[in-house]
Amino acid sequence: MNISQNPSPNFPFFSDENFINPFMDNFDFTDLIFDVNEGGNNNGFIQEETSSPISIVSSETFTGESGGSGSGITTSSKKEPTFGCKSRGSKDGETKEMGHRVAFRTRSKIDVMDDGYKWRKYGKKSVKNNTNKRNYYKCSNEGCTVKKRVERDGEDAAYVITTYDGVHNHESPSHVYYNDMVLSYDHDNWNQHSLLQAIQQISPPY
DNA sequence: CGAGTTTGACCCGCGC
DNA sequence: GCGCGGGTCAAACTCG
Repeated sequence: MNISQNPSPNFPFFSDENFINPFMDNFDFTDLIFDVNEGGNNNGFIQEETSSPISIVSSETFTGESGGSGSGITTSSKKEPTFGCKSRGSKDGETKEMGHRVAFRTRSKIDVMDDGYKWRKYGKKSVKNNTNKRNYYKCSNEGCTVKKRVERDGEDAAYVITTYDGVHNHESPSHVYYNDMVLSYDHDNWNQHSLLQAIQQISPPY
C-alpha cells in the first residue's frame, strides 16, 4: 500500500498521488501514524520511506467488539507511540465500535491545529513517558461524537501528535469555501490554515 | 450571559 | 484484589 490509497476519509488529499507537502515552515506534516477504519482489512504495516512528504508508519484495523477494551492497535512505529484505544462504550448502552481513527505527527509550533471544525476541550492529562500534557477535545457540533487528542511528542517537543477518533457526521463549517480552495489550489498560496481546512472535506457515506 | 477552558475527581480496563 | 494509567465528567472559572 502506498499513500495513493486514501487511508482516511478525513484526509482526502492522501488520495492524490501527486501529493505535495504544502505546509509552511511552522507546520510540517510528518507522520501519519496509523489509520483505523472499522470494516477495513489493512492489517499490514506500512513502511514508507521519508522520501515521501509523509511517512506512514503503520495502519491497522480494529473494532472494540471483543471483550471490552480493545487493544487492537499496535504500531510498528519507530517511536512506539502509546495510543490506547480504550472504550467505555458499554456503560451507556453504546456500542463498543471504535469507528475511524487517524493519528499523525506533525512538526508544528502551535499545539492545536485549526482544522475547520469547532472543538470543545473537555480534558487535559499528563501521561506517562511524556512530560507534556495531553489535551482532549470533542467536536462541539450537536450530535457529532468525534474526538481528538493533542499532545506534544515526549521525545521531541517540536512535534505534535494529533489523534482523531471517529468521522464527522456533518460538514465542516467552511466546507463550501474550502472545496473551492482545493479546486483552485495554488501552491504559492498554501498555508497551514487553508490546508487543514481543506483536508476536512469529509464526505462520510451516510 | 452563553460558550469555552481549567482542573480535580472519578471511572474503568489492564497488568501484576 | 490492588495499583496504575488513560479517558471522561462536571463544577468553577474566564472571556468575549
